[in-house]
Amino acid sequence: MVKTPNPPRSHCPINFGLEIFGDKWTLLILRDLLLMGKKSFKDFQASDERIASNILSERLVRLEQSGLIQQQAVKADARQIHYVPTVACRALLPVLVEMAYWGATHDPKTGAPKSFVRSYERDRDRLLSALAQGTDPTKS
Amino acid sequence: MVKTPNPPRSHCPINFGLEIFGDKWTLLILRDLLLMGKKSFKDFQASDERIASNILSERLVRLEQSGLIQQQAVKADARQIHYVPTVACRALLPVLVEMAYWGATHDPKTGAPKSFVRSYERDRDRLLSALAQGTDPTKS
DNA sequence: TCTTTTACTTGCTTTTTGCAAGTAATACAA
DNA sequence: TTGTATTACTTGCAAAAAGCAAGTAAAAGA
Repeated sequence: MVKTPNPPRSHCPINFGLEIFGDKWTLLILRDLLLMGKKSFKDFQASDERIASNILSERLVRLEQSGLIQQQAVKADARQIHYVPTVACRALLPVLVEMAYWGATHDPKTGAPKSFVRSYERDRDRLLSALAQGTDPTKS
Repeated sequence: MVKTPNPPRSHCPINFGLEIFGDKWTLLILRDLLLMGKKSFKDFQASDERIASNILSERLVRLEQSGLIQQQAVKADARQIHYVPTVACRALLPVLVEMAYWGATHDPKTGAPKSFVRSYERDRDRLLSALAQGTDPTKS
């Protein structure tokens, strides 16, 4: 039911990314997956931006086809599926962090914590590895 | 003719960016503007991805409304308009560079030069400042 | 057994995209 | 000065994608 991908419009490396996540929703799913620790359909649906279930469903299929996520059965509950990021997906963390920093410093009404901006400006590398580990870099 | 912006879906800093450039075309225009030295409507239209003129036109209006670009009359030719990036726009350079690095390292058919990847891996900061200056960082 | 929960799907309307063609103003060449 | 290009768009229409509300199947829990 999900369209087969068109041939890429170009071989530009920026375009390569845009063909996968160049829309208003996909990067929000990746944000939830990589930064917010979300795993299930229901988790993603519960974000502030209120993604529709049909769109979420379609994006999860595409992300899997693109090799950015994988399904994982949940032993304790056969109804649930967990979506886990691949290595290629985790490599997108710097993109998300740069976008978040730009938004945090350019949106006058941003909801981003000051600690994030401070942490980025103090030591970007440390922030990145902390986020990659899933630890909260604003602590310690 | 260009829609008034909806209220933002959230105050997430990543979402803030997506509301401006969360589509398949806007970041390509910014790439051309910030990285390829393009300035005019015709320049943008000539990219490999072949953006339609109505979409390009609409995106330029939006980018101006979002404060990312400004129009500049061309003295020598009254037909032409040059589009120049604002400071907020130039602050998106790291986002573009991270996307380009990800694409260059994850697309098996990437057209990105190896020198870009090497330059990024050797010294990301230097690459960023070289690109901000408009100098070619693969030289010297 | 009945009610919830989870992960979707379906149908329909609205919005956005994509394509082809057309246009107005200026520049340029004969 | 007249005709041809060039530049930056606009218009119209078809196709694709997004958004919304409702429905469903399988498993869980009471």
